[in-house]
Amino acid sequence: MSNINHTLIADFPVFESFSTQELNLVLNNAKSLRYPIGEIIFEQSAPAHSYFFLLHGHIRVTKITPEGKQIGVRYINPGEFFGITEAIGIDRYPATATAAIDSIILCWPSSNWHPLMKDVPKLADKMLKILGRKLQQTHTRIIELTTQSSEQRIANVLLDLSQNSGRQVGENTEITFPISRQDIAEMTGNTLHTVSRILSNWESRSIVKSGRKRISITNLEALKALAQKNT
Amino acid sequence: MSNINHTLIADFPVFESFSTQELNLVLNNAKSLRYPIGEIIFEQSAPAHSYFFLLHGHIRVTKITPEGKQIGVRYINPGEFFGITEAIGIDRYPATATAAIDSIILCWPSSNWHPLMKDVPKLADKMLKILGRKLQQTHTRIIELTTQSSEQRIANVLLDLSQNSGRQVGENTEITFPISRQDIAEMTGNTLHTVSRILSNWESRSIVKSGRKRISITNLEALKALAQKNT
DNA sequence: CGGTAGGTTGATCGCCTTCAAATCGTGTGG
DNA sequence: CCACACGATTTGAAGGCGATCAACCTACCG
Repeated sequence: MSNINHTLIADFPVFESFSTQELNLVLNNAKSLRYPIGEIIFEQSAPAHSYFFLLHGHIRVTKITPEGKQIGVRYINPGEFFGITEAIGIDRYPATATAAIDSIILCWPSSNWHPLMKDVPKLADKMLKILGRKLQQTHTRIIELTTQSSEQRIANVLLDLSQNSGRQVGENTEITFPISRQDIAEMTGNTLHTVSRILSNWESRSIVKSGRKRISITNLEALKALAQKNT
Repeated sequence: MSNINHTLIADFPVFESFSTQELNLVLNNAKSLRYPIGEIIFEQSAPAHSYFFLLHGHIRVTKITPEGKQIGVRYINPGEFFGITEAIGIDRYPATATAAIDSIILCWPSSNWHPLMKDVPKLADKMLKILGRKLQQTHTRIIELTTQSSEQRIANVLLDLSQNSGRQVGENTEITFPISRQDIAEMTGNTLHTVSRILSNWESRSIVKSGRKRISITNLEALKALAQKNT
C-alpha cells in the first residue's frame, strides 16, 4: 500500500471515474518529490528510469538539436503525465524537463509501467487518448509554423498559455509561471529580438503588459484577433 | 473467416511473429479495395467510418488550415496503417488521404477496432509503438522547420523519401511515385518557386535529376551533406 | 551595490515570398 | 496523328519580414 493518499490525485480529470481501489493501485509504487525552480527532472537522451505526473507547479520541456540549438516543446500543467517513454516503446527521454517553478511531482519506476497498465486497463485507454491529443497538438504546431507570421505564432502561444496556465487577476489574465522572451522565442521559432519587438509593440497598444519573465494579457479579444489570419 | 489470404500481409514487418491464426483474426472483417491515382480515400473532418492498411502503392496525406492553405503531412508506404482514428479516440479524420499512385488497401469498419485490439493484444502493442514513432517524427519535423534553411529542409525530405519510398536505378535513387514541386513545397513549408529554384540549382550541380513530377537523386552523399548543418 | 541575466532598440542584410511572364510536357479530342 | 489546352516548371525582378550584429538599459540577486 502506498503512503500517498488517493485524494491527492482523485480530482484530476485523468482519474475521473476511478474507484478508490484503482487510485490506490495507481499510487502503489509511486514516490512524491519536490523540485525547486530551475531543477532538471530528466535530461534528453538519458536512460529513462521513471515516468512522472505533475501534482503542482509547471514543467518546461525542451529539445536540443544535433547542432546545439534549443527549442521549446511545451509546458506541463498539473494533472498531466510526462516522460512516459514506456508508452511509446523508447528507453531514453526524448527531451529535457525542467521545473519552471517550484513543483511537486509523482514518479514511478519505468518497470512499473506495464504491470500498472495491465492492472488498470482504464488508465491504458486514457494514455492512448493523451498520446493522440499530443500528436494532434504537434500537428497544429506544424501548421502554425508553416503558415503563420511571427506575430500570429506568438499570439497563439500566448493564448494557449493563458488558457491552460493562466490566472485571472482583475481585468487581466496572467501567466502563472516565469517565462522569458527567450522561452517564447524557442517555442515559436523566432529570435528573442523579434519576440521582444512584438511584445513591446503590443504593450504600446495595451494588449499585453509584461515585465521581467512575466506576461499578462490585458486585451484578450485583441490578441485573439491577432492570432487569426488577417492582413 | 476472411476471404483474404493471410500470406498477403504476413511478410510486412508489423505482422512479424504473428501466427497464421492471429493473421486470420486480423483479416476477419477486412475488405480489400483498389484506389486509382488521384482518388480520395478519406477527407479531413469527415466522420471516420473505417481504418486502413496499405498493401501496395502510395498514399499522400494532407491537411488544410482554417484559412484554406494546404500542407503536406506525409506519404504512406506499403505496410503501414493509416486513418486509425479509433486508436487516439477521435471520430473524424484529422487529414485527407489521396492515392499518390494506383494503390491497393485493406479496410476495416471503425467499429472493428476495439474488438480486434482485444482479440490480438500483440497488435495493440504495435499500434502504440507506431503512434510513438509518429509523434517523434512529427517533433523532428518541427525541429527542422524552426532551425533549418529551406534548402536543408528540402534535402531532408528528399532523403527521407528516397529512403522510404526510393528505388535504385543504376547509380540513381528515384522516388517511386509522382511528386510535384508543389507537393514538396507543402511538406517543407516553402513556396513552389523556392523549391523549383533549389532543385534547378541542384540539377546544375548534378545532385538530382528531375522532371515533371519525377525526382531522382544522383548524388546521395552531396545531398546528405546539404541536409547537415553547414554554412 | 556591483554583477549578471534579461530586455530593449537601432541598423543592416539576406533569404524567401510575391508578382509576373514565359516555356515545357502530356494527354486528349478532333 | 496533330494541334491545342492546361498543368507543371522555370526564371526574373522587387520587396519585406525577420535574422543578425551591436549597443545599451534595467531589474533582481547575492
